[in-house]
Amino acid sequence: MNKSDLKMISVLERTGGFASAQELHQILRREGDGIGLTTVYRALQSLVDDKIVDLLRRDDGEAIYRLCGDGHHHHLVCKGCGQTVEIEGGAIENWAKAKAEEFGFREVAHTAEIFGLCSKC
Amino acid sequence: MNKSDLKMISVLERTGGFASAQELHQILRREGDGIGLTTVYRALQSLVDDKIVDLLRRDDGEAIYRLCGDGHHHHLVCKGCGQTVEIEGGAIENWAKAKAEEFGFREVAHTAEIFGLCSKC
DNA sequence: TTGGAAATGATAATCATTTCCATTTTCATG
DNA sequence: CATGAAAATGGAAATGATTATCATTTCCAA
Repeated sequence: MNKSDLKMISVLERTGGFASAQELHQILRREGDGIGLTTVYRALQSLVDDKIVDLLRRDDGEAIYRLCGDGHHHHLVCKGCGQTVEIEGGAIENWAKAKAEEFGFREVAHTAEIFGLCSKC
Repeated sequence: MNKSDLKMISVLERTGGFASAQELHQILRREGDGIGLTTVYRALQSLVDDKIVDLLRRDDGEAIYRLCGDGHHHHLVCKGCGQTVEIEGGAIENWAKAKAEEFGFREVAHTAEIFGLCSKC
């Protein structure tokens, strides 16, 4: 956990929703921070490794990052403004477990995201 | 639906699981087909638009394609051999709908995939 | 047969992400 | 304070998937 990591956490806190590495870099630059793109990628990677931020993918494959609460959970993401809500899996956890068992799969993980327009957009 | 589209459907049928555009291109080349990478991308895009193939993303963001049955469904994907099983959403459909409603989201879509090791791997 | 539209594929362009590497910062220790 | 090694940094180049361009070829209806 070094200075750059903390800087990234700070931007992610301020932006709230998901943002790509390039966007986060631009925001910091706009604020007068001379941080390099390389360092942004490095810091984000390190935070993902430490499970402090979540990594997922936009439709076009670009990686987007978000500061993340503890534990396993899913997201409700607004296509308009990017704002996200963390939600508990609940039913989906059981669904994934049951299906995996049904087909004899082991060591399973799952992803589930809901996309839509929030009430403001 | 042109000749290239049909060719892509044919490879996808033979490979069974998910494959990237680059992999599909290599397979065709190996079989003596002189098809260009550009055409492979174009055909896949067109098939995705027509909802004949499914597009999802590997961990690294690379797009992978799979021939797909009708209607809305999810996948159980083997991390070992890439083999996939289409599964009905069931519980997850309701879960997504309920959560979206709870937070006032409209026009929602969702993704859900289960990854694991199949009985053979 | 033929004229134009659609399809094709090589090449170049784009764009996110990684790699390389030289420089700077940090910091414990003498 | 000096200093030297390790970690951090950032610019530039490399990489790799995907897309855009464009000249050429194939198709097909009239």
